[in-house]
Amino acid sequence: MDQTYGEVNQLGGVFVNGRPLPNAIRIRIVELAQLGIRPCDISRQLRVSHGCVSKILARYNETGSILPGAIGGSKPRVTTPNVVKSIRDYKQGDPGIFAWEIRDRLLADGVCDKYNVPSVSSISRILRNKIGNLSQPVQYENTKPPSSQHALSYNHVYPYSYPGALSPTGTKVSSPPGVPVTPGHVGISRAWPSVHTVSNILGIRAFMDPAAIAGADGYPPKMEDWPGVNRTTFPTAHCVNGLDKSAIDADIKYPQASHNISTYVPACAYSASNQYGVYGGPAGGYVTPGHHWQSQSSSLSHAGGGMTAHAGDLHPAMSFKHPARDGDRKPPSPLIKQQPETLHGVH
DNA sequence: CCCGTGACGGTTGAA
DNA sequence: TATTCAACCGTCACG
Repeated sequence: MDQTYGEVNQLGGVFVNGRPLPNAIRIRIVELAQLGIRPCDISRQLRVSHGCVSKILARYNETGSILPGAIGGSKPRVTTPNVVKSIRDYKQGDPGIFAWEIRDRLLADGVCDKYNVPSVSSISRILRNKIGNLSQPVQYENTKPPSSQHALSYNHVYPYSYPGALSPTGTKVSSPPGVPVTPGHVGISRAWPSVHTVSNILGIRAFMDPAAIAGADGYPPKMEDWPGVNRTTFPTAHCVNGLDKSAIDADIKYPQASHNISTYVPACAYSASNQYGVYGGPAGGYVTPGHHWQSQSSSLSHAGGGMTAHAGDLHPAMSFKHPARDGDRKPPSPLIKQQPETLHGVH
């Protein structure tokens, strides 16, 4: 747990158990698929298990989003302020009331329906934690202002106060060109606040180079946090390749972890604090420190480094596949060779 | 050989 | 503060 080292899958790809693949790879998977490359080839090329490729593509086809689902957390709260208030009222009206009785009353009074009525244990907890001994004025709203919000945000695009910090260079975020950040939209704010293009993104991290991916990508701390991206269903239709390039890269820039990573990722030096060094596991000695993952502020500027590769890297891989999605069928090898030596040691 | 699927071991975060 | 629990993850193996 501590140092979440990446692990290496059967294909030689690096992954972190329990964590989503980097956004860039997800995008890449979709993009390749849209170029007509078959899942099995994508799998080999990106070194991501076919099961994963299959899943991501399936999700994409279904939802239009490449993003992973919201990890962690709980289901939407049933103990809304209103419910708590009712419970409090019941309790005040009859201090000796049992939790199950409260539950029944909540249902009877229509405060809740059978689907969202709190469990008896929840009610007990509420009585204990939020209402305490009635003598206290307990004002739910006051006591936990934040939680009520969170409740909403569960499915919501994590209200992310745009970390202006992350886009120091003024790399938009704050005002995506024409991309309204659909503020209050639940679930899906389909805005990808960024001007960067996918190719950009993709280009950034040499995909062919796991090491790059590893270090470079750093792990966006939590995809769920990617502001605009989150669960976004991005309009597959309107963009090139179905990817709304304009925004995608939002992700790579959000890692709060970024600052950790940005310095680069000392693979081992990783401390729990930056949960996501991950992709720079020891596995192959990747994590080329040099990859200060783009904290776009700097990286963009000297994009020359590797970022600029505008889609450049893509080509090698796809170029030969793309043209003839049929004919190209087999060259498993060519793809493979592209592997950077760096990986060799791995296995 | 390809690919969908489910078990598995893992992480996350609200309660 | 620590624990619980249900959500999701990607890999792997099977069919």
